[in-house]
Amino acid sequence: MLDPKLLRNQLDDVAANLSKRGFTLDLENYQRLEQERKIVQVECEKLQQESKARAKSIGKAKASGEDIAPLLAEVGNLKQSLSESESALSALQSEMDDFVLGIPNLLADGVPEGKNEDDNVEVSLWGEPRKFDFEVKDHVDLGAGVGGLDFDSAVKITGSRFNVMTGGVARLHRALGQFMLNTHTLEHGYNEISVPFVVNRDSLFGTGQLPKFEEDLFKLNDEREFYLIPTAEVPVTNMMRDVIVNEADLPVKYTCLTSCFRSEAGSYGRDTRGMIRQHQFEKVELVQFVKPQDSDQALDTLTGHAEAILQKLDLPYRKVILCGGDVGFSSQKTFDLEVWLPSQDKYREISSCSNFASFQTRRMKARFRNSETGKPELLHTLNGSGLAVGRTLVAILENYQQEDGSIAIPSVLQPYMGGVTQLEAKS
RNA sequence: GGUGGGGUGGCAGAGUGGUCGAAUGCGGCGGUCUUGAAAACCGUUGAGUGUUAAAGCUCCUAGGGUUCGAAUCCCUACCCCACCGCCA
Repeated sequence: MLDPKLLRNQLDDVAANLSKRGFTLDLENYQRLEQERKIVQVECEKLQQESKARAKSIGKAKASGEDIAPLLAEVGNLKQSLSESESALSALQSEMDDFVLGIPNLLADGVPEGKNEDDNVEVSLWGEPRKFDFEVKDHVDLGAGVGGLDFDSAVKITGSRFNVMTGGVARLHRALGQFMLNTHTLEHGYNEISVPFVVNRDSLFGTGQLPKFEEDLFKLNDEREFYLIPTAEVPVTNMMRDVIVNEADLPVKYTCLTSCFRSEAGSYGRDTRGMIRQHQFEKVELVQFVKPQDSDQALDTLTGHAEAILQKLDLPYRKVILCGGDVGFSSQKTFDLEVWLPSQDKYREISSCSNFASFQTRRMKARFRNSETGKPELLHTLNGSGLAVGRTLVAILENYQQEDGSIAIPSVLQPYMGGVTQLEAKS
């Protein structure tokens, strides 16, 4: 959530910034609420002060053996108006909360103008899409060809948008996750962490999925209101909820391999074939907690860590910066990495790296103690996929396919595959 | 699943319904002493909101309730600990 002070003091600037997202801030409504809130709050605090003072004097009178009956009589009306004032204030405050929680993060400088993903701007290009001298297949046919991808069984077991992997493909999938984790822990300085795949509402609130995006989530039928995680970002970032860390311990960097669960409500008909868009997929996540002045730089290095995986796998990709209209609700700036998919003849998202600044940490009270001032300050959070494992598997199958339908194994993965150099096509 | 005991400041741990944002100890910070350090002694030390600064207000797991007044009493939820049972 945004800093309430910013709304109070620089409302027009905020509105102008948000308009680049296509978000219209309801200034009138805000000003009405804020004005009313101030009046009611002042009055309410006055009444609280008054009633505390009365209660104390009653206590004193009683202690010294005086008759307290007249004092009690005086206090009668006060009690009534205090409780009225308190409920008026809390009603206003919750209205204000709803309003503020519905406002997306401010965009960082340098985020390009634009309405949707078509307006995202390419920043860089790496590698060169391979020229095939035979007809390319997509990952669905390739996976079936090596006998390792079985969507029919997944439909039988569960339904659409799930998958079953067996044999060499299952192993390749596992190898990818291991390879990514090892790279991030051993070469990029991340701390590996294993977390629950089920989270409570507070956690989803902290990272910004709730209250606004509930329909994207799988909710468990349990009175505790548990949800399946849509990304490791949720449990990992919430590690710091209600925590004040020492400045000397920063930055804190976690990497985490989890399954991710998304309802994909509203994406009917998109990417229905294959495993590009699934209800359940694996992802290696990178999460960083940094000091505010470090987060700009950290976004670049974090994105670089995700890029390193693509480079080691020798997969062509491009890096784009999302335009204002496409940046996620909680993010102030996002780079997407898009991998080349020969069957689609285009680049497809495989990683999304974002700087959330203090948007999440303000919600979850994740702070560090400034060693100079001794005061707690909000951390900045960043995260990025490093990478989406399922989509990486798709990219490997398609980019490493051979004419006979077999799949070459990238050399960095071979140690994880027991030295296997290719997945053979079944005849 | 059953029974009992708990959730208080960075930690430990007091707190007869009234002057408690909360004793005390440890830890942290500052100082005295010392060539330096330790020890000892003195002082200081929660978070948020608000303000030029203050005052004020909120917060003793969370949400309700009783009361002029709740950390303290009642209800509910969550979590933790112990023992018993069950499962592995």
